[in-house]
Parts: sequence; structure tokens; C-alpha cells
Amino acid sequence: MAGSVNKVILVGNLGRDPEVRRLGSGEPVVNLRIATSETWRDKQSGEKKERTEWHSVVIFNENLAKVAEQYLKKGSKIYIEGQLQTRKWQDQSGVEKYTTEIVLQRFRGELTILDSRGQGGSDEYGEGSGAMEDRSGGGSSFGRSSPMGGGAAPRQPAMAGGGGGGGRSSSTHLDDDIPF
Amino acid sequence: MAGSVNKVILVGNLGRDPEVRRLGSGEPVVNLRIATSETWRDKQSGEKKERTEWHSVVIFNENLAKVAEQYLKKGSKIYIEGQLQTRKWQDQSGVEKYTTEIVLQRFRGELTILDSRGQGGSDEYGEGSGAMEDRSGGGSSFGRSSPMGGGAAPRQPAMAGGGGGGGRSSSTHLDDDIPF
Amino acid sequence: MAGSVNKVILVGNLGRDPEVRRLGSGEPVVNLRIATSETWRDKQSGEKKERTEWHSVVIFNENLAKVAEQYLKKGSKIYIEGQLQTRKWQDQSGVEKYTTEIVLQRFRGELTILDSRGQGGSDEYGEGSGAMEDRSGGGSSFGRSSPMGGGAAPRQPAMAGGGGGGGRSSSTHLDDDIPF
Amino acid sequence: MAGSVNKVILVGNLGRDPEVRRLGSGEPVVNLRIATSETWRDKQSGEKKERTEWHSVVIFNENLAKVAEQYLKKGSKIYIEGQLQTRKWQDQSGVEKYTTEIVLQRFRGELTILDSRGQGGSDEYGEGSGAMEDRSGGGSSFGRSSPMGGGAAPRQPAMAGGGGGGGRSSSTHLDDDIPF
DNA sequence: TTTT
DNA sequence: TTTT
Repeated sequence: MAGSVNKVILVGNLGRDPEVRRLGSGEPVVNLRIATSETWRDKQSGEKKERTEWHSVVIFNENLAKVAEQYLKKGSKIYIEGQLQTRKWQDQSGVEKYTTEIVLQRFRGELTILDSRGQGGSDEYGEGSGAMEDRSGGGSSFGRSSPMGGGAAPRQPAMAGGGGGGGRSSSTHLDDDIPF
Repeated sequence: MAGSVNKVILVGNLGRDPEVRRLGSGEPVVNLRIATSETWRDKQSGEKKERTEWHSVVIFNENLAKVAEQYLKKGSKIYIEGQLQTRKWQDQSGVEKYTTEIVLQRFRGELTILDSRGQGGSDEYGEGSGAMEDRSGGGSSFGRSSPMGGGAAPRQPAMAGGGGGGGRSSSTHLDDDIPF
Repeated sequence: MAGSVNKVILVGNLGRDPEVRRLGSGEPVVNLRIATSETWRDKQSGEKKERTEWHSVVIFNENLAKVAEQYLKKGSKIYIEGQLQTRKWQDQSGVEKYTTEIVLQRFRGELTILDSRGQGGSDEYGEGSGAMEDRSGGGSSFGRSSPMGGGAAPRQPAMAGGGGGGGRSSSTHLDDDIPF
Repeated sequence: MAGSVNKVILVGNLGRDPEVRRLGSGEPVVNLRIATSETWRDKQSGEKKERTEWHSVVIFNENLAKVAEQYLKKGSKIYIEGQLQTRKWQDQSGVEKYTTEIVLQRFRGELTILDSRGQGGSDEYGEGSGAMEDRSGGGSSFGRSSPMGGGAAPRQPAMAGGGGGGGRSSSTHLDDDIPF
């Protein structure tokens, strides 16, 4: 209809390692299972309660899929932004089912790793910069573009994210940030 | 798990009138069906394409449910914010199914009407009370609280949203804005 | 610091026509002034109150700048998504000042027109091309990419948004939707 | 104007300990200084670049202010949601200045702690629950309400967030979650 | 300066 | 089922 917005923002942890499948072109498509949860105390019983919600995420965005494949694992905490899509399918007995997923389309969506380097597992993904003192908690951010605001104006640090010609947004940032 | 965020933001149009059911307490619970869509031109064929996504919304937030019941109808354009929840149920033949909905829990979520009064249909949704005058042209916004930032500080226009004692956030704004 | 998110979401109306300046390359950079407001009733006095907040938006995203230049005017209602940036400058008397703006960087941010064609004023913003037909009643949405979720998978309607080679996300959608 | 939305979402780290001042009523109002940053590689020079943005946050929401006061410190990583407000003031020499802040009004906004218990400093804030295995990175979430979706319906885990009478949303969650 |  |  145009004039519409379809946005999901999650901060949660992966319930298992990313599942990667390949398109004919070799590009990865990654499925994530993310938990968010809430806790509260029941007013009646006084008991502590928790409700965990599980979300299925599908990453078609090529660069974010690569990031997910390389750096995420079970337990990783991430910020992710995508859109809601429901698809219909049939189970083995021919019963119609619907599945709703958070989809990061090509060139769209956001993914930011919120836990420390290697926190969720054994291997590091950064190359040891150690930048900001207040980064204690760490994490990495992978947008679909460079952080540039503009062109010539000195108000933005530089020109990037489209540099020469191609400029597929998220790949730019990815290429810059990650030691592939 | 805590440390998590589960947020959905939609701007779209209602595909049909709100469905209202009542809890034992008489409070309305409202179900909405909202469409968002995207259009693009197919690179191969050059054809115009459109994909519409349908979203099921459930409003338990009492005040927003009242707003929805009174002012929304088929075609209304709204901004809505809630959280994703998937629930399991069984159809008549006992087959397990899952439905994912955007839920506005008690005291949570946001709803803002974006189209003008009556724009979405033939009959007006305000019933002509002067109290609704400020909604006519541009939509109305129903948060869960007053627009106050703070307490005594003069930086905010005034104290509200909890005034004397109760202070259930969304009800406050609702009571103020809408002529129930 | 990486591992960070900086996002602003506004739905509001333009207080004046967009201001367009050109970079050396001829690309437009657009400044918008957007109002958001809240209304409530003062608990003490019973008076109706309103607080309007004015936001400065700068659009470096080339395609969204073109959309803004062509279709927005004083009074237009939009959804916009960008990031917060504060810059320092000196007024004519050398006093240091800071200005905080919502910036839509190159290839980033979102802009969706929420009011009908020409609703905000006297003249239409579409110039009658058939290409704009799908925007008329309900606003238009200009993301930075095609609405495709994926590549070959049939779950998404088609491949676009990067089709042949370039694939700068927002331009793609723009090229498709708007008759430049 | 109604029909508007004013929302800021940040994930970043505190540059210094929270600053707490008290209203006449004794309620805390907390100021935070939060850094978000982006990194990219300059296409021309090949150099790694980083741009850090500093944000001023003011928390009038009583419960979130208490959380901030008790659990945040320099280096803490948080998710925070508020609204943009610009206020005018005069410096000591009478020069007019403007400051834009992210404000969490009474009963509004969200705050979620994203780093592990005590990660940012020496003292723990949790009491040793050790809940979820995949929580490695930890964090705590403080909304303005209970996680309940509805009333009687069994689809939501329980009724809370307003229980008997008061029901100021964020306080409920806070009382439940934190060992004051 | 918008919008209601 | 909306909207364009």
C-alpha cells in the first residue's frame, strides 16, 4: 500500500548456532533462533515468573548473513532489525501451516553483536583493537552502509559506503570492519 | 532472559473493522488486522510488483482497546507498537497450529491514528464532542501516559499522567483526550 | 564503539517546505523541519495542554533527498527514520553552539509519506505520471532497497534491489517507483 | 498535533557514572551520558575511522531512574528508549543555548541493561539466580509494566502490572525484579 | 514553522 | 481483508 512501515526490533540471545544454507550463487542465507524474555512477580502468588518468546529470523542480506555465519553462535546476544513476514507451507501430511519470521531482506535490516568478543564461545572475531575504554561490554555493529552522513560536507567524517560505484550498502561496512 | 527487547512497529491500514470481545470484567480486548505493503518494479520483467503482508494485532491494553473500539474502522491508517508473541492452538481436527501476533499488553504498547477523521470510511468516528476537536485533521496519538517528562522541573509543561495517585499510564492520556 | 544503535523514529508534519542545497556533484541535500506534538489535560487546572517539539532533519541519502525535494511540502505528514548527530558551530559572534539533528546518511534511513497526494497543500506532488498511481491515496514508502527478502528462494516475490550490478539500495527502489 | 511519534532508540555505553539529583519529593532524576559509535574504513586512505556520538539522557521515569541509580555505572551497556526534547537555556554570559536530550518521561520510556552482572564494575546487582544458560552476556530489562498481555486469558502467563489498584507500570516490574 |  |  505504500505509506506503510513493517519493522521488528529484537535484542536477545541465540538459542542455538546459526543455520546456514547456500543459494545457487553460493551466498549464505542464515536462520537464527532468538529468545527474548520477560520476568515479573505474580501478584497473587508472589512467585517469580518468566516468559520466554522464541523468534525465527531469516537473513537474506548477504553481508549480514556472512557476519552471522562467522561471528554468531549459541548464546550470542544481538540486536537485530528486520520485518515481519508470514509464509504458508504444508507439513508432511499436507496440513497447511503458517510461519511468521523476522526477515532481513537483501540490503536491508540491521544486526549488531552485543556481547563481548568471543564471549559466547571460544574464538575471537575482532583483531585486537581494544579501542574504547567504555566498551567493556564490547560488541560489533553491522549496518547496511557506511556511517557517512553526506558527501563533501566536513560535518561527516568522510565519504564512504558507495565509494567508487557499486556501493551496496551493507557490504561496504562489512568489508571495512571484518577481517575476511 | 531479561536484557532483551521485543518490539514491533507497524504503520498500515486496517483490513476490516476492529473485532471486540469482552473479558469477564467487561474490559474490551480488540483484534485488528493490519496490512503493510511494499511495491517495486521487477528488474527482469519491468512489471510493477506488490507484496502485502497481513498482521494480527491483539490489544489487551485497556485504554488503547477502547480507542480502537471507538475510533478505528476498516481502512483506518495507524501507527502501532507492540510485541511479538506466538501461541499454539489446535484446530477442529486436533492439528497443532501456531499463530504469531503483535500484542499490546496491559499498560503497554502504543497506538496512533494517522488518518483524518472519517477518512477511512463513510461515517465519522468522533461523535461530535468538542473534546475530539484536536484530532480531526491529523490523527490522534494515544500513549500509555501523559506527555510529561518530569516532576517539578519547569522544563516540562506540567505535571500529569499520574497526578494524584493511580497513574496507570495509558488511562491517563485516554481520559484526558477522549470523551467517554 | 560498535555494538551500538543510534536510531530516531519520527511521525510528524513539516513546518515548512523542504530546503534543498546541492553538493558539488549536484546531489541534493535536504533539510526538513518536523513537528511532533502531544496533548494532555492538566490534572490541576483541567485545561487542555499541548507541547510541540521541533526536529531538524538532514537528508544526505540521495534517493530520499530526491523524494523529499519532489514530494514533500509544508504540512506533509511523514514517517522518518535516521540517527542522532550533534555538531558544533560558531555563530557570527564566535560563540560556540551545538545543534542536534536527525541525519539520514548515504544509503541509510527511511522516509515514508503518510498523507495523501497534495493533502498538505494546494498543489499535487505527483506530476501525473502513471508511475505514481500507487501513491495517491495512502502515502508512499521509500526505503533504501527493494522489498525482496532473498535471492532465488520462492518465498520472496522476486529478485530486485540490486538486480544487475550496482544495487545501491535506496536508489533502486526510488528508480522503480518514481518518475524521475 | 497528535498523530505523531517521537522515539529514540539507543544501544550504547555510559561514558561516566549516572548523575542523580532529587526532586523535592525525593524522587531521583537521573542524567546519563551515552556513547554510540560507528566504524568504517575510509575508501580513499584505507584507514580505519571511528565516529563516536555522545547523547544526553534524562530519566524522569521514577522506576527507571531508580534502576539507573542503582545498577548503572561508567561503562555499562544499555538499551534505552525515550523521546527527543530540545530545551533553551542561557549560559553564564547570557548567551542563549539549546540542548537536545533523550527524555524518559514519567511512566514512559524503556531501559534495559545489556551487559553482564557487574560487568561494568565491581559490585553485582543480581542476587545470583543463574537462570538461563544462553544468557552468558546477561543483562536486565526494566519496562514500564508487567509482561502481561491480557486479563483472564490463559494465553498470557498471568495478571500483573497493575494488580490491585495503583498499577504504575514501570514500578511494578521494578518492584518485582529488583531487590530493594 | 506543522498538525489537531 | 487494507491501501496505492
